[in-house]
Amino acid sequence: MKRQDLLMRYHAAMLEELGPSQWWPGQTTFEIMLGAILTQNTAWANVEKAIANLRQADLLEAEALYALPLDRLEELIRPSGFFRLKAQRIRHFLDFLSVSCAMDLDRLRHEDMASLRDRLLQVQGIGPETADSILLYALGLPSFVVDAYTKRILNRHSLVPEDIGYDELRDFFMDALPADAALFNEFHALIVRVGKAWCARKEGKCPSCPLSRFLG
DNA sequence: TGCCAGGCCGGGT
DNA sequence: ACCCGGCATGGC
Repeated sequence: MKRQDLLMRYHAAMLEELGPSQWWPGQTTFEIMLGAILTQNTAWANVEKAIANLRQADLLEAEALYALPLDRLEELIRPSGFFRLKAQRIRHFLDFLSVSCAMDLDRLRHEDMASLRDRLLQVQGIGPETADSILLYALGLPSFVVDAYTKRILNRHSLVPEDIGYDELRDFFMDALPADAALFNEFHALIVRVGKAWCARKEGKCPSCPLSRFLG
């Protein structure tokens, strides 16, 4: 079977099982960008507490947050874990926004995606998954997001080797699928939902995974 | 209790 | 080019 057909079958099977996702949780471009950093190796419920603190302080806006002292930022995002690290990463990202678009985030949507991704990856604390989450979920650009669940699920279906790297796995999708931000958005969201529900353990198999049922 | 969470960095081989 | 410890809180 062609890889595109196989992947579209996966997408259809997950959509049938779970329904559409309406990702990412977050109302504004900037809130989604912050969430992408705050959720690094962290449960989303903890991220929500941090974002609630920022919202209460009326700091979910780039210029306002940039004016906040680092120690205040640390305290507000403490519930999200790794809070000293993440406060620094947010500052570095705000430096980037200040230089690259003067906090006018919508300007980023019109840049060349590949070069914007390269520049995001140069920011300390922004790795490939965070960069792709910002591009896709905050800016609506067609950059496929892969994560630990993506690798785990595809590996358990013997579609990719266990030691596949991030960019290889991203290319596995992007070389086969049309560059469609809505498709990429829903596809990654469904993978995370399937992963949480049926493939949560790092070791072992997940025989009750609905993909097995749909795909035989 | 231990394991896990929508990673990334820096230092050591 | 890999490998690994560190980073921290909260839920189950």
